[in-house]
Amino acid sequence: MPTINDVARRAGVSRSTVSLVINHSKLVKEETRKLVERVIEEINYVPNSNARGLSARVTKNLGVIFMKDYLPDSTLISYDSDQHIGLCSFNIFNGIMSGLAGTDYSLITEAFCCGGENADLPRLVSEKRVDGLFIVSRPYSPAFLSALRETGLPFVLVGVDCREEGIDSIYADPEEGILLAMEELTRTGHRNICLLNSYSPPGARNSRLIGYRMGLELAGLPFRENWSIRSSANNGDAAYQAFRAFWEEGNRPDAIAAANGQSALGAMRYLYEIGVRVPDQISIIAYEDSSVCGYAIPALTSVNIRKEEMGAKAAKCLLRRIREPDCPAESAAIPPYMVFRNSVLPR
Amino acid sequence: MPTINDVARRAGVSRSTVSLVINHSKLVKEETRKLVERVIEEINYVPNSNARGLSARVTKNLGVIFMKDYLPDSTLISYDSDQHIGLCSFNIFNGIMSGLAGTDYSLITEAFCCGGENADLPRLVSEKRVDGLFIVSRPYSPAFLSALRETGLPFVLVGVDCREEGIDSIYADPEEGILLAMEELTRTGHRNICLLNSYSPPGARNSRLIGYRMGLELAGLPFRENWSIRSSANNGDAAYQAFRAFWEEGNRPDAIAAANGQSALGAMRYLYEIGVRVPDQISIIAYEDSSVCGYAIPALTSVNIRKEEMGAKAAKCLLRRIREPDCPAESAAIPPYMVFRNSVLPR
DNA sequence: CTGAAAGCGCTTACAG
DNA sequence: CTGAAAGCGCTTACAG
Repeated sequence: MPTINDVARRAGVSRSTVSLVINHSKLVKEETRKLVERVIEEINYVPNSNARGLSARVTKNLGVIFMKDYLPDSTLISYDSDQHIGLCSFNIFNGIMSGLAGTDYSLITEAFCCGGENADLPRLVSEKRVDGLFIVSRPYSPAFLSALRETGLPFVLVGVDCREEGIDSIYADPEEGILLAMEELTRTGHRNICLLNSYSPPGARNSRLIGYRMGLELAGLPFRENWSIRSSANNGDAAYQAFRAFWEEGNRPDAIAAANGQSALGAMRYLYEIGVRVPDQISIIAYEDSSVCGYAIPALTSVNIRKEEMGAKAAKCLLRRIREPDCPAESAAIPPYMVFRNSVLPR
Repeated sequence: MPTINDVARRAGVSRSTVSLVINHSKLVKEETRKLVERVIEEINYVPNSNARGLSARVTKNLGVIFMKDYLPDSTLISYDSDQHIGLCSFNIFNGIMSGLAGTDYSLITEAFCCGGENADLPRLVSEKRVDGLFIVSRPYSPAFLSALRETGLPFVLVGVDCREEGIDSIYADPEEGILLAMEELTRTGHRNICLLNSYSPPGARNSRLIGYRMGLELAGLPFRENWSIRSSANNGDAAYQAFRAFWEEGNRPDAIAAANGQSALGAMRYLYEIGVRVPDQISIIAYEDSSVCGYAIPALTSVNIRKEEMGAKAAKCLLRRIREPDCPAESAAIPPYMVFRNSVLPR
């Protein structure tokens, strides 16, 4: 494998000059640059990233931290439970990758769990393997966040419900998304809409509730406490149980705003069992638009929260933070949009 | 940030000794080792991975190469089409992560596309960022594979249909999986079973066909050419169209063996539209058991191909290859198993 | 605009 | 079992 010395020798310049060329410095004469680039091409030289990292303190690696609580035990995923969280992270991850395409950064991943007040740092940061970090989704503790800030390493929070003051964060706003669903449902003539909320960090859960209430208010519809249904876990079964209990109390909604596709499908399974047809007798809109929504029968009309765009935007954001360490923190909610499928019928 | 020098000074030993301790060498006296370890703990020393990599030619990074054709344009995923591929990779990826937990390896990812005869190598390898590589899923070209072998970098192939002679490969055998589905369907009294094949590399497609034929044969059932349905793309819509065409030709299967959950759902949507009930009138088993299977209504009985175990096993395999570069190549098919849900009814 | 020199933080023979 | 020395392949002031 050729080194910078080989290039220098062959091009008849010094190592320093080659280095400047590699790093796109303006200090090199056009002619020299071309010469060096030709030699690099010829002998197929690629800079050794370790050497580069050692002397320049730059790794050209960016880290993605998947918060561990969000990956079920031993990071394995079970299909019938909250797979969607891993999935959600994966969509964001894909977005980050695409946002980084064309740059010379690679992505290192680490599953990490910050245990309460203990302020351990991910290995990626203590070993200096990265120039910056994406923190994907909750849960991160305040202690973790401040320990991270102290290192001076640039980082950005990205995911559902991870808005944070004074820190770069790119996120989806559940309030806005649920409100969008409510507007669509009320616009299409629904008057008895329940919220099927999921088990998730209080922040997101509460945001959904706010969006729900706002949607009711805007349409002049009354808010009923028990029409905001809370399932006890983040999966289809829990949603099934919660919705069933709600239904058996005698409540008869004409529409459901669900916290995600999994919850929606839990409710749909119950409706299927008791012979209530979607969308003929009851409409459903799912927030988040996870992959199951398009495959449901009928396909679920959903509020898509653009997870890929979220990741891509986070990539741009981190890149900028690295370039301009002192630019003001960016806190951006990615606006959701409706995906019209077949689970809503105007009344 | 403390360096190895700080540790050496404080412990009153030489740098070399500290280095030996860090690398778990047996050459250090027990007493010295303890002393050094205490100091490391005290001053919170973490070896700089770049320095280590530079001198030892070891990065403690492993690469995951996602073959690019398998990630739809610009690596973004569209929900209604072949999301499942990215998903499948993600499940494997999760398995790899868990298989690496507890080791001191990190994982770097790169989306890569090997263009035909051109034998470019992923940046991760040319820049020497990794000690080994996971090649996740097809398609890789023979040229790519041989270029990779020439580098001497340890690597393992992992995924659906990536068995290869003389190369470490951990994979699922579609033949075995479809056969399992066929056995279950014939065992439960089905006599008219069609195969809903998906659009995928010929290898996998053909394997499924072989498993299908073998299943028929074992049950003494005739093989009918046109009962092996081939959809034109790897998504639910294509499966819908293909199954519909099959049905409209007048064919009336009592069961479907589907290449994956997406295909199964495509067929189910058509059946739903024409009022044929699953599983009352027709049974379905989906191969692969992707995340949609558990959420389908009725939930799909599926052949799970253990993607996570596949990833974990690949991790062990690569680790071993790095330890023992000359051990014989391992080629392991991960045995599938049935997940019983609600889409099969005995006849 | 270019080159000589020092240094980044480790590992690895080698000598003792 | 331990230490002194050289070296891994780059970058970065600094001098010219």
